[in-house]
Amino acid sequence: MTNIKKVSELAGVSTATVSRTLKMPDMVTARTKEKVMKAVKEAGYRPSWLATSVKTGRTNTIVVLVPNLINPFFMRIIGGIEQAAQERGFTVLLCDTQGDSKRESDYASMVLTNRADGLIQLDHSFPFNEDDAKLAETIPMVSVCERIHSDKKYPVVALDNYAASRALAHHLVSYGHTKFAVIVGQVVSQIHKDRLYGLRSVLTEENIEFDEDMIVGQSYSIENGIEGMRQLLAKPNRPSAVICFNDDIAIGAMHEIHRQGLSVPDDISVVGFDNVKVSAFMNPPLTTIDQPAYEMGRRGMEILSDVINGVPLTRSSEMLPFQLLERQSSGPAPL
Amino acid sequence: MTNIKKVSELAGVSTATVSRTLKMPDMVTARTKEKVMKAVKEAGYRPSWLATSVKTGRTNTIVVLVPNLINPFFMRIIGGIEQAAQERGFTVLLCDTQGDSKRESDYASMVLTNRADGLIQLDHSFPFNEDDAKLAETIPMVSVCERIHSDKKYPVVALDNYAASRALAHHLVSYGHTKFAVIVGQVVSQIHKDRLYGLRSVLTEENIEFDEDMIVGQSYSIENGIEGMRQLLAKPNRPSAVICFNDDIAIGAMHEIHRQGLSVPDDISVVGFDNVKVSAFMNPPLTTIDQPAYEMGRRGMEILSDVINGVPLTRSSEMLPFQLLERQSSGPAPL
DNA sequence: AGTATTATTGTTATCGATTACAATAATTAC
DNA sequence: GTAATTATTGTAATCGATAACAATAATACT
Repeated sequence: MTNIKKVSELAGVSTATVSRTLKMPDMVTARTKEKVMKAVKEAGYRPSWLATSVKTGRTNTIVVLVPNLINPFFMRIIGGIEQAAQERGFTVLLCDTQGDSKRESDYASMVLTNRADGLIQLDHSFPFNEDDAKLAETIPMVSVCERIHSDKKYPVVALDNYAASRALAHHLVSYGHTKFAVIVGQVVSQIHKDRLYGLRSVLTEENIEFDEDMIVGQSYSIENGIEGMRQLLAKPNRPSAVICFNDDIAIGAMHEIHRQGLSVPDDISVVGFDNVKVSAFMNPPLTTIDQPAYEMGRRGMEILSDVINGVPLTRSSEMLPFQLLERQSSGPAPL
Repeated sequence: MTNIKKVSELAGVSTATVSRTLKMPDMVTARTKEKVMKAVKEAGYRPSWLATSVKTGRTNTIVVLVPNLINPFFMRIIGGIEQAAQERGFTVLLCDTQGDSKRESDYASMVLTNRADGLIQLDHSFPFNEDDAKLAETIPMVSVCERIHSDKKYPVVALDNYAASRALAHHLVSYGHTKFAVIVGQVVSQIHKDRLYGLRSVLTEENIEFDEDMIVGQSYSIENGIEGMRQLLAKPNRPSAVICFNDDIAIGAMHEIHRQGLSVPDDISVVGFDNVKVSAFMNPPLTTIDQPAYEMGRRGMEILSDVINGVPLTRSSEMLPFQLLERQSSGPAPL
């Protein structure tokens, strides 16, 4: 190991001088700087990040809790986080929680064990229990992506799922649809409630009846889209418009519709959420809600950085705008 | 901050005893254990990972260099890495390099600065220059995914791209195709050479002429697939079989074919590499090479763990088996 | 019971840096 | 040329743990 002591001996100076040469170069003479730099190069020395962090008490690392790394939508958010992190000198530690609450608290406690300075979660499942809640209060933490339920105390950057859901519903209603169905993802989440509530509110306003039986599904996956669609098509009264709670589900749903020899959108209109990359290149291209994922990630990291640095927050919750992308998977209701 | 000293005072023992209680519980009396645990709970104490790592010289962290986090294929590999890492008590630090060599060496040097114990790269672009090469020799490192060029000194887990490419070519030849085209991804890579060489070898054996003009493309993206297909379709002699060097490219290619009113596979057969999740749910489902991505990640991490722990390697390179998935995007050549 | 042995616990050096403070060297002021 | 001031450098404490070694307490043995 080449440590600072070896370098100091090589350069014939004290360790303090070596440290200063590297961290505050204009505090040393040109002559010593030269000597030290030569020794540094000769020894191939790099200061130990660990040692530095112990001393300074800052790791310049943040943890991101990701429910599912495979999901490209989360990856877009992470792209934004990474960008903002890089600009601020933070390293991002990505943690795939698989929705497992044990893993979540494990990873979250990295902040407590001086492994990271702060935490971003891409849903807000954490904290779950009393212990974690107490833990959570002392941690710099930001939630990105999910609108927050009343009592959470940390800042949130979110999409207005309620409004987005209403936009999709209006879009479909304007095409004359009256027989709606929904394929949902994870049920216990604010996203879920908001989107469902958004749809219901529009249908009520438009005096369209909604059959509770037409809500199926349980996870944000292609397979769930297939299975959900299979269930819907097995029902006596086939829906003409299916709202899927993310694009993966929609992709699965379309696949099943095609498999059964039906057409999108002639027989059934399908819409999704997220604007995943491939959604534009499906056959037909998918109508979906574009979430400003990258931007959400950016803002989340900016806010977390402020929290870590003790900058007071202006507001605790931000809603970013969405956009309805009308493509070819939705069209007029069949007669 | 609640440190070990505070806990030791609270429990009325020495710091050593506290440390031992937590790390080697059967070295202390039941009575002291009780005292210490009470104090730990009362103070909400967690040992600083930083301090522990400085002292022990191990971070139990490994860095993974990922060219592109959005690519779900890499994510599958990472899933395997994470699994094996978890089992061995390692934390995975994911680093998105964006193919940027500066970022690559920055991240790679995390191992030198005691930020991580080892490194896995999902391509083998690193090291690029003399400095990095010297650096690379001292680092526990494994390359996953790409067959390695002769002179690299670290272990590799790879797919046999040559054989896989031959399998695809044979598949298409058996359908009577003679007019081949290729849409490639990143050109400067062993993957690229192996796949192209595999295709050429089959065509030569089968006495099928191959027009060099029919090689287009430059990146592993949907957009590149679209643009590449556009170029191919603009040529006087339209190909009947298009081999795309990953599924994203294939998705883009199919999209462009459909957009121009042609049919897959009636007019043109399209095949890809990777077996990305959505590829099975395209319309039509994509014929592709299934790479054992998860397994590759697993093996890579296993090997790296051995290298870190000083276990001697049995061999320096492993090839994992692939599988040709015949789906509906490939079919008989048109007359 | 008195000694030998083993099991616990405490003291203190250490990991590799940073930094407050002390010491020395270089300027500046007179 | 000497004193006062400032710029550099060195010494040693520190961050929060761990672990070698020493000291003490508890058990075993004759």
